[in-house]
This record gives sequence, structure tokens and C-alpha cells, in this order.
Amino acid sequence: MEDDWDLHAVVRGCAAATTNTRSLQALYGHQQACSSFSASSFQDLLEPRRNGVVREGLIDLYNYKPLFPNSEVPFSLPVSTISALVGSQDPPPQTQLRPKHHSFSVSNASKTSASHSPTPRSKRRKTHTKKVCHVAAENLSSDVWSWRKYGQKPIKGSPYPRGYYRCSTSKGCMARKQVERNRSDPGMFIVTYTAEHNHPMPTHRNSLAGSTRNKPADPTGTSFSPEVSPATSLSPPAEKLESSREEELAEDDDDGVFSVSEMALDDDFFAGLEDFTAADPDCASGHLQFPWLSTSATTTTTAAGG
DNA sequence: CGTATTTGACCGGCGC
DNA sequence: GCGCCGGTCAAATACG
Repeated sequence: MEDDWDLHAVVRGCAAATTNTRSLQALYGHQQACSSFSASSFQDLLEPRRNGVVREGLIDLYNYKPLFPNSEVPFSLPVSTISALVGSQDPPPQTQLRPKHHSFSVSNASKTSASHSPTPRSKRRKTHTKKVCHVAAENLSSDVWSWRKYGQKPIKGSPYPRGYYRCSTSKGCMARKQVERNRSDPGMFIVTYTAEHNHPMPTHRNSLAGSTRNKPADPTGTSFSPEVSPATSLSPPAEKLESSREEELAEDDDDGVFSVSEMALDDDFFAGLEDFTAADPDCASGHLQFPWLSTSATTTTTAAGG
């Protein structure tokens, strides 16, 4: 299973650099091999029990920094498209928004007990801060955060299940994300980030875990379906990232999550970005490592109030 | 032994 | 009010 061993690590390295950085692969590979994301988590997302094969164990996730808390982004963002949903303060006027609750009382508070407890767990429908982005499968990688999968559900209307992940970098962190394969574009993934990290970005990813179960794609032996050849995984051409991104930018329907213009980004979100760009003028100078900001965000900010 | 993943059940929102 | 569906929990299991 040499494919599995370090694929995610390698991909991380690639994505993290988006340029070449084989050395980074090595560097990252070491740490990442022993941290966070288990590629297997995405197996179902990639190949939802259709034939038991996996695109690659390495799809660990976008190297997109979800909700920048206060740190810098260590790499470029091959994110194709991003849209932000804010339910709490800027509900999209188009839809019949229900003036219900926007409490977002995270289950953290009540997770001590589920049903067998006097304190009912308050979850769901906490349309607080959501940020949706599309990521190409090959770009699903490097994420400085560590995520732990806590659930997976088949989604109505989608042949692919949705994976639920929670930040494991910090136990108290309520950042979560959902990963779902794009029905119209199986090569793309819809990633939804919810809540924000309440801790700085880890310098290295092994905060909690002493182990990472990067178990083989398929223990039965079928494992690994080279829909994406290891070679590709090992060397995702930067230009491809670009092209795929642009393509994604072109597509903006079907899932209905791309209507950035109708959504609004969280103030906090931009605040963090400002801070970030301020700290990294290089990024703010047009080298912007946020394709979704330099593009989608354009619309977003306009919509958000300009 | 500790942590991550898997998976079924539960709960609550939302549409009808 | 009922049923469907999505999101989360938690026990069981697997792995390092």
C-alpha cells in the first residue's frame, strides 16, 4: 500500500505549495503522516459504496483555511468557488426565510448527554456562519487543521454521502465542516465550513492525536481506484488548479450554493482577512492567495454592503 | 492505551 | 400535526 502511506502527505505538500516543493512533500509528509485527516474518511465521499473502491486515500481536504481566526494562511487556496452563508444576520432575501431561531447553541454545551439526560442537546439548524466552497478532488488536501469525522449521512438527491467533520486541533473548537461530493461534478467537492476555530492555527498537526488511522482504502484488497493516478496526486499541476478553479467559477448553479451575491460573509470573517492581508501585504497585493476572495468575494463584498 | 472512524439512533427543523 | 430529512451523539470497533 505504498499508495496510501503518504499520499495525503504528498498531496498536502503539493497543495500546500501549489508550485512544486517536492521538499515540502517530504517535510510535510512527516508531520502529516502522523496527524489529522484520515483519507479513509473520504472514501465514502469519493466512492459512496458503489464498488468499494476509493478514488484515493489521499483526499483529505481542501487546503483552504476555513475561518481564519487570526493566523496566516500557509498556502495558496486551490478552492474553486466559495460562497458564504450567514443565517444570523444576513439572510438571503430571496428565500422564504423563517424568522425562527439562530441560536447556534453548539452541542458542545450539551453533548454531555444526548437523550438520556435532562439537558436536551441543542443542535441543528443553527444557521450561524456557513461558508461554502467548491474544491477539486485533486485539490482536496492540505489543511493545517486537524479534522475528525463524527458522522456521515446520505443526502437526499445526492448519490454521494456527506461527511461531517469537527476540528480536532482543539477540543473546545467548534469549527466544523461538511464535505460532500458535487453531484453534477463528481470531481468537485462541496465543502461547508461552519463556526470558527477558537484557537490559532497549529504549527504542526498532531495536537491531540497520537495516531492517525490512515488505514488502507479497502482492507479487502480492492482498495485504491486510480481514478486519479498516484502520479497525478503526486504532482498536481498548478495550472490545472487554476483552470479547474476558473471552470468552477464559471459554473454556479445546480447546487445553488454559489450565489455568493445573495449571501453575505461574516464580518468577523473579513475582519480576520483584513488582519491577515495586513500582515501579509504580499497576499494582499494581488498575489492574493484567495481565489475565492479575489473573485467570488468581489461579488460577495458587493452584496455584503460594498 | 489513546485516538480516530464507523454506524445506527436520536432529535429537531422544516415543509406539507 | 405529521412525516421527511439533515445534523449530531455515542457506542462499538479499528489502528498506531
